[in-house]
Amino acid sequence: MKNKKSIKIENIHPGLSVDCVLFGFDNNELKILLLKLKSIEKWALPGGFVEKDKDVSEGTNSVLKERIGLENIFLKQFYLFGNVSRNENSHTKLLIEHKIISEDLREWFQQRFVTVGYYALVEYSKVKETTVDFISESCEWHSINELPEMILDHKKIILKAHQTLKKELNSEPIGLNLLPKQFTMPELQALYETVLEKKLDRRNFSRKMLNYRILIATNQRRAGVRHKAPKLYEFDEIKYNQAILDGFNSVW
Amino acid sequence: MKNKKSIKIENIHPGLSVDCVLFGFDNNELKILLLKLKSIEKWALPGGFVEKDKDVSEGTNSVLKERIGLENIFLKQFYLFGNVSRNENSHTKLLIEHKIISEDLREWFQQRFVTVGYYALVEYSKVKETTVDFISESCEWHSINELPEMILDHKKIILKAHQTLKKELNSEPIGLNLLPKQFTMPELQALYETVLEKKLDRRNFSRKMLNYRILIATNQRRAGVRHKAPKLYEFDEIKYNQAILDGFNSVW
DNA sequence: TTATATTTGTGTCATATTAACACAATGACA
DNA sequence: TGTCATTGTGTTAATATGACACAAATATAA
Repeated sequence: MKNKKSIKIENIHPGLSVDCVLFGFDNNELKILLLKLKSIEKWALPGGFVEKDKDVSEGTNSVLKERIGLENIFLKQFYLFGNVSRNENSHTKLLIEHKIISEDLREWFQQRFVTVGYYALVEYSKVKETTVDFISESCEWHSINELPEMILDHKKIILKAHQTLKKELNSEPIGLNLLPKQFTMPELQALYETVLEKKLDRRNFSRKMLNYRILIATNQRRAGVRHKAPKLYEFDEIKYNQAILDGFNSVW
Repeated sequence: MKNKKSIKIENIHPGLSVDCVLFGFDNNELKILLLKLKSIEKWALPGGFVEKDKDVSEGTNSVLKERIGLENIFLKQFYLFGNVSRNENSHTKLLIEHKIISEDLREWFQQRFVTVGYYALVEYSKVKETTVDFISESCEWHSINELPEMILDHKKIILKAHQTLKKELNSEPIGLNLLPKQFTMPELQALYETVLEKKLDRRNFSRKMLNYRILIATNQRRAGVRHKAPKLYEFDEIKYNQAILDGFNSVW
């Protein structure tokens, strides 16, 4: 476990937090990294505060580095959650009762917060171990389809992140960042189907994907399956990024 | 001129502002409402602060209502500008020197701010008069192609708003909110060309638009032009909104 | 009154894309 | 050697797109 940093209130931007929806793709499911809180039977998104002399995006990068030990993760801001109603102090009260945070921080924790939502994409298998923060007792992946009870508006934040992912599937390098270096066409399709929450025709999907010219077919196959071994592909990163700039399928 | 409200610091969310890129469409140009500051030869986006007990979006609505006297304007949050480098106090210093804000507010104004960018769409002709805020001396429309010198990162904010508009042309009711109730096909095309910053083929544009089935052809024509009078159309709002939900041209 | 200049409305055609299908090939395992 | 699930590839009809051409309308000039 890492050293716990104590919060130095005077260096923190007031009333502002960041929350990070970290997506991984495993077992044909979208998974999200969540923290189990110490004082209550609820889970939370990994999040944190922003130092006064740091960019907001840096704050989010720090959160990711602390939780999963990885840097240079794909990260994108998607929304500022700024409704008054999202603030609710029952959790803070419990934290103080359980002496997880000290009484003199009560006022600071109970101020009204707005939070910046970021989504992050990581190759699931690269996350070897996770670490908790000072108010949490465990940190685990959860399927987006089976989310546990969550604090505040965190479920809403996840929903919005998923909607954003859907919208940006053709304008951000989502496949590139969620899949391992090599993958099969069915795996790529499964990712698309999971993000889009709908079934796609296998044959049309393959043709369309190949027509984008962003895939490199290796001459290897995924062995060990009890049926025809599928080809392994890699992304052509240069062409992928160019396609994103040009718009995969620009309407106009 | 409206009554100037004085800022009550204790009721304001600290370190948080909103800035609003209000788009209008006039003379085949995208125009943006800007404020000329009192103390320096620079312009600024209409903006403001968020009261502690108000949603962030309410803060932005208030800004719009105060500047143009209109409510229920289409409004969409598009980005939180949270870099440290965007903060710069030379302007605050001038405001204090010119006694536009009082010395005791110096510290509050010089704290590090993050700002939430909203874009708003309004039918240009509905804006009859504009009003300034307490640090500004005039409030005028400017073509997005001929922006004056602006404070802080406001030019960057406008650029990002325009990029967002481009992206969302097929997923937000942009035509509906920028054009008057009745408009001609060439006017609609001009709007698209302005937002997209590229020329479109007149005949293909018309066909494609009509195929969306979101237009109602009236049996009137725009008279007084020195050539063939173009048909007037209206949007079918129900179908327009449905098309947005379904995705005009969903790729997958 | 007629001609002119300009812009609108509509159509064509070749090509590309999409949706909905069918069937042969592969490879672990029984 | 046969079975079974899955992969790889192909066909076809319908639809959409991009690049064009030409006739109709209308204020203004001649």
